[in-house]
Amino acid sequence: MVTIEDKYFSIPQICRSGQCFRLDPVSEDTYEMIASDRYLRIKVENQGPSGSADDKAGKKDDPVRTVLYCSPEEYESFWKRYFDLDTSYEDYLAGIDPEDGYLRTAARFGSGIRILRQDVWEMIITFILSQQNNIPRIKGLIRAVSEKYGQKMEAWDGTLYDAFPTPGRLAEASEEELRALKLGYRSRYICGTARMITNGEVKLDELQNMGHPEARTELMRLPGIGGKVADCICLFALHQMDAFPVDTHIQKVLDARYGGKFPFDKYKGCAGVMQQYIFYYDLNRDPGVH
DNA sequence: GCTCAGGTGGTTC
DNA sequence: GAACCACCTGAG
Repeated sequence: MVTIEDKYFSIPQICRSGQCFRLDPVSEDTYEMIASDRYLRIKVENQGPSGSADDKAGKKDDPVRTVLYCSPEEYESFWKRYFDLDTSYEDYLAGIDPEDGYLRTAARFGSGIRILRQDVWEMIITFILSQQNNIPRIKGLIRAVSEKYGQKMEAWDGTLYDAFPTPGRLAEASEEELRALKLGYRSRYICGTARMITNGEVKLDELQNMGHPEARTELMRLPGIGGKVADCICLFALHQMDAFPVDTHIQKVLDARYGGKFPFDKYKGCAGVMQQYIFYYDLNRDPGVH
């Protein structure tokens, strides 16, 4: 077990930030997460009031405490980096334009969010499935695909779960099989993408060494991946903090608050975090308050 | 029935 | 290069 006390690390907020779809509450204060072929149970204590699932639960002055049910070795070698716990998010908040009241409020509201370092392949499939879809349904589709094509796994505590399918396994699936899982027209994209990756037309490990514009262009060679999905993969898997995915929610805010365009010049190297603060605030704050 | 949900790709002008 | 439209599905 590893205990983390950090004001700027909130699992409930990350859960609702829309960057990962295999992190779910299993009880009042416990979450479970599947990342590629790993499983992690998480307990949250003293979650601060702002933006948490239950505002009454946390006392404001208590430190936010998160318990990860893994060995210190696994934490050091994997989860620490995965949750980006080496980075100071306080610095990101401090870098926000003092004149920008909206962004400051949004950032305070979602200050426990971190940009995870998720698996590239998993994010490619996940965000192809995300198009014209809502979050509960995206989660259902990922669960169905993992159940059918992923390795059956057992966690240290006996919990059974399905690993995310490998490219090779998904490349063997037919479009008809995927349609049967209700993936719809995205089935063709998944087949094509899985094949281009297994036959080496697009090399996942080379993406890691590319800059943002280059990686974005390379990802867009895959069927079903346009600019928005490519930016999601760049941000949530490759940790390219200049990626700023613009979806319908973000566009709405940009139109209402920024004359249609985000001030990227002020946020070099952290625009992606700002995107997450805006997205989370727009979706989770009390609606009707402007 | 109709619209909408975290879009992409193809066609058209 | 902007403006259409088809595309699966399920919920409200």
